[in-house]
Amino acid sequence: MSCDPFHRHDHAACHDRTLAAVDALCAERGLQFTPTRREVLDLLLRAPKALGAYDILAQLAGDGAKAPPVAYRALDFLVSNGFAHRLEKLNAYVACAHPGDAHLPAFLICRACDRVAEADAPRPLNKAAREQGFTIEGVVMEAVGLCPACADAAE
Amino acid sequence: MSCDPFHRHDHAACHDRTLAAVDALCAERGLQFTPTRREVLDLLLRAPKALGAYDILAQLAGDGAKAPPVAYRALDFLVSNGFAHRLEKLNAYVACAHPGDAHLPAFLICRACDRVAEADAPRPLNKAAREQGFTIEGVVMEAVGLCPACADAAE
DNA sequence: TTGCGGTTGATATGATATAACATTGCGGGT
DNA sequence: ACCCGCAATGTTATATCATATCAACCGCAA
Repeated sequence: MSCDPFHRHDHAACHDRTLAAVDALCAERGLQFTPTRREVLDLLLRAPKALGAYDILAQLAGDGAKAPPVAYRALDFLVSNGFAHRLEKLNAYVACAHPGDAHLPAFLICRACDRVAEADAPRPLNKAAREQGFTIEGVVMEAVGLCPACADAAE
Repeated sequence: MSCDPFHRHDHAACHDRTLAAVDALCAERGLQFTPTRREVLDLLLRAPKALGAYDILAQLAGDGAKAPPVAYRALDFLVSNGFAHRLEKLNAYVACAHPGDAHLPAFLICRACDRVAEADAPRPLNKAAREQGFTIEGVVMEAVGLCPACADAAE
């Protein structure tokens, strides 16, 4: 079901399934899944790793050079609707592995191959926040390390 | 013991205690706690919120204008020795609340007043990482929300 | 003295992100 | 058909964050 970039799998299927899911969600919610937005999500899904806004911009250039806001606006749309996530540690973006599912995203980032896996995680800060009277609205959880393949290669 | 920026406390004591602790740790470890490095930590400790590298640079300017690498080098020293932390979500830095203690830092960031508290957190990604064969080397955990005072004010 | 490692100073540039404003295209009301 | 409003897009300029590079300095030990 879920896409695990650290292991071999039929990624074309993940790509197609996710795009179809986002198509359906946008139709359902009355969101405009415009060509630029679709193309950006497509690029994120095809890339083996997280893409920076300017990487995306460069790949959109087939249609002629675009200015930075083009990429940032499409990314804002995708992120704010839960179709993509921003990685704060990398200043980069990945397609969401479970669009439509409510989830608290967490990420495993391989520092060697730059691949990123989206993981399920508990809500570890709830206790600390409660003790301090802090109201949590959003959480960033990103682990950096080595994926299985790169750890093997490093031995 | 610990410094809680969301509540009234004698922060001058936190400031002095932390600087003294870092002095001692540097002596013990043979690290050069030079005037610039000390001044940057001092600024971080005095500030009510996280400071960007250029904020620090501007405040160092008493000694005459400095170039960006001056701030980044001092911050690298402080962060890599555990005397300060970088907040990925803000591209900014805070003094460590427990220098010398081994700890996995997590942060509560108030989006209204920009104050930041350092919290203790469990290691929520260990299970997910183990399942994927991923080796964790470092973790970013940052929660954004409202501190008690700002939540009260917002009602 | 000489050389070495670590720190600092300074210039330039690279990388990421947003402000501000003009323009287009589309649906609804008249 | 016309106008209007709204969302999306295009474009220029600029703000913000970060690093590469090389020169100068300083304490220290061979």
